Amino acid sequence: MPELPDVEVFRQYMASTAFHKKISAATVFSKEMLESVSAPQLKKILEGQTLESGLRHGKYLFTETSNGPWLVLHFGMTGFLKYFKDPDHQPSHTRLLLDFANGYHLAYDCQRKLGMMSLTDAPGDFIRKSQLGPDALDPDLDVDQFEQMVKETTAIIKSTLMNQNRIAGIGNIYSDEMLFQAGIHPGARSQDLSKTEIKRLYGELKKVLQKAIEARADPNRFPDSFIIPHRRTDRVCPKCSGDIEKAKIAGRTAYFCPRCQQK
DNA sequence: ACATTGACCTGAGAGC
DNA sequence: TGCTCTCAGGTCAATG
Repeated sequence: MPELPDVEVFRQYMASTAFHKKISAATVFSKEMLESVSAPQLKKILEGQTLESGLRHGKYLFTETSNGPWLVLHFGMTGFLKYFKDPDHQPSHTRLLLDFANGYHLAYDCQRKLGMMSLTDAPGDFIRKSQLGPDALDPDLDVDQFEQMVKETTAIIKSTLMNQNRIAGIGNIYSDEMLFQAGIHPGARSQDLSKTEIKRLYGELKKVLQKAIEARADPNRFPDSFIIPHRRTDRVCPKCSGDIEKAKIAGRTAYFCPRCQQK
């Protein structure tokens, strides 16, 4: 699930539930998901402290502790956060659990363990080391920069959008959506796109991500014009009512409308 | 430089 | 009901 909009919703969720509350205990359930930090180290950093602020870059969530270091979370394909009181409500694949002095808990759940947990002194360092491109919603990422990025690669456009080293935050689902909105075939060569198409794609990229966040990244709340909710259900294009096609593109399952998105 | 494939994990849903 | 098979919204490494 977790692409940029989802992680942004997690950030907001964490801010409104778990910030400024004293952590009485921190438990790591899946040590193998830790990166460059041990369970005792992480525990030591977190316990007795509070979570003070959050920052998202691409699909990564950074949370500042009152101790100084930042907790880093990546959600893989199946990660999410849950704040709860009753221990019975703890999600079944909790990998990190924070107990707060107020009796509530925050769980980081990641069923398939494709995410990761880490610690960093500065998110900027982490972002640099991971070689992440600019966040897709960064206002500093302007249309000219985007155009240049698209033009300098021969890769397939869907692959370019999903490449975290170029732009951070876009995955399989949302790349499909912005390409659909822009009327561009997911298998088109980046280099072959016209200036007009690139500009349109840039506009839709921003719009799609923003609208998804407004809809709390919940497909049930997405505008009717979005293709995402049609991936599983009717497979009918919301624009032309034609059949939606499914194909392996850039190694992933892409859904698109062959009529609205011609090569 | 890029595409493709498989691996990492685990479970949901489809099909029988 | 229960079994097996396929697939899943992410990323990395190996290979061509």
